[in-house]
Amino acid sequence: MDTSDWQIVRSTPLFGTVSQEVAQSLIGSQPVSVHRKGETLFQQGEAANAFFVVLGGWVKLYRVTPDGNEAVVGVFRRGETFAEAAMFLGGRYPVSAEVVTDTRLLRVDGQLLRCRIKEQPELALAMLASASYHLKSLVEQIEQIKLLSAPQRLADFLLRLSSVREGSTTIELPYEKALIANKLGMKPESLSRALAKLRPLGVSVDREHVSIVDVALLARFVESSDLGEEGF
Amino acid sequence: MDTSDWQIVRSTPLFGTVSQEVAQSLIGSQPVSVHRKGETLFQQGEAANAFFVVLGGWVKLYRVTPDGNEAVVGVFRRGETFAEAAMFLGGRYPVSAEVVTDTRLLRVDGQLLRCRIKEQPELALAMLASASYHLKSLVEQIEQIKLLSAPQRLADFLLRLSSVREGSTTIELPYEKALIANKLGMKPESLSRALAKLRPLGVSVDREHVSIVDVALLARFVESSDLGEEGF
DNA sequence: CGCGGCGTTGATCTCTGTCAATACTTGTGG
DNA sequence: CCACAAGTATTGACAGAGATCAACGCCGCG
Repeated sequence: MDTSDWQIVRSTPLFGTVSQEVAQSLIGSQPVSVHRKGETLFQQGEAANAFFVVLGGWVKLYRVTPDGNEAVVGVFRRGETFAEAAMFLGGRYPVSAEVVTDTRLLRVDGQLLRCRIKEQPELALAMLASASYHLKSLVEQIEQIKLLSAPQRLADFLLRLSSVREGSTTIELPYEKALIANKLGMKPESLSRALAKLRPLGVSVDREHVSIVDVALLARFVESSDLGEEGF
Repeated sequence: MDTSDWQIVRSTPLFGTVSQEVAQSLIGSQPVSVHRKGETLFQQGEAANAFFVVLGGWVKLYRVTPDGNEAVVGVFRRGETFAEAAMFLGGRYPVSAEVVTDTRLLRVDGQLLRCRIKEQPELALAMLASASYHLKSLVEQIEQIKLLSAPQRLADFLLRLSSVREGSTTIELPYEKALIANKLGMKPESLSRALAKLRPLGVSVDREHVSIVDVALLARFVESSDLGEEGF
């Protein structure tokens, strides 16, 4: 793990607020693990004895139903942690995790974490902050699925990917469209059509490159329930 | 707060595992608060300086969009705690809370909680367990909305309300159908029609009384994706 | 008795899923 | 270098689920 990796670790809500020593003691000795696209990290129901920090690449968390359908409940990127909370739930992962691009991860041992928490109250607070952050993300996701149409959810997704708040910008879709569709709670075909519906609003797509003419306009489209009564 | 209230408190994942003294020190002196149906406890964006234990009645957590639409993200009952995690998120509630039936609550001070956590690592672990539990609930809710049809979600809701695992049973709908509909991510009209579709599967409704002929049959209906090819 | 909130029912419409056909991209081996 | 296969994305036709709009019935309450 080099210094840029260390910076990433320190940028997470979890390791950003704890002392250098505590962070070191948890992850200092761990090697960085490299995974190829498609690898499964763990499966729903398995014993949860570690959580992860993403140093680079993308990881999806998903649930599968008895009949084989799959619901993506989160996609994580560099600077994010996942599955921290699983270790306090009877020690079983409630979701499965799969690497969706080549990825570099840091594995943090669960047993070690539990020990450190008992010694270091500040770490407990950091864990709680991190869990709360995830809680909030899930609440927002539920709100989205329940209240927004497919094009609106897509627009919101694009806006979150962009750092710009107004004017025009260009972004790259970070992973396959089928996965984006699943994360947004729709089928790939619907994603295509949703993209088409955003075209009149200044969104153009070429492969994984997306350009947005007016970010604020798109944001307004997400907010309001009038689904595009413009002159199209 | 009488002894039966205390039993309820000790039945929560949060206060069930910590020592008597720690639990006492957090809630011992607090009076029970009584709320009438319709009262708002707090609103999305407000400073979060307390969380709650439900002693009796029902409380809904929801988000409202700029244009006034509302998405229920959780409904809590006796023996459940809510908003514990909010106090570790920059001190703002990410949702609004409203009492949906006459309700008895215990208010737990956030500042006090933070202090106790630093002193009592076991409390931190209990908080984490509680947060993880909520996390898992939300993940399951997302899975449901994404993968199940309206009648299936309703059937699942009924099954969770019932304590029975097989055979027949009768249950009471705990709150208004409009709220049930919102929690399940549908409109009241759709809830009516979903109930109608469950009729051939042995579900009959009269006012708020629901009787289920064969719980296992209903469970099978939720699991499988064949949406009722029976002889109806 | 009449009013208002809640729930149901019906007709219609819109969105999204499904199924199928067609590019397009990528990688492989001849 | 090209042909081909496999995976991925788009497009079209169609069907079904659920939303919407409107009307009506039911019950509790003043």
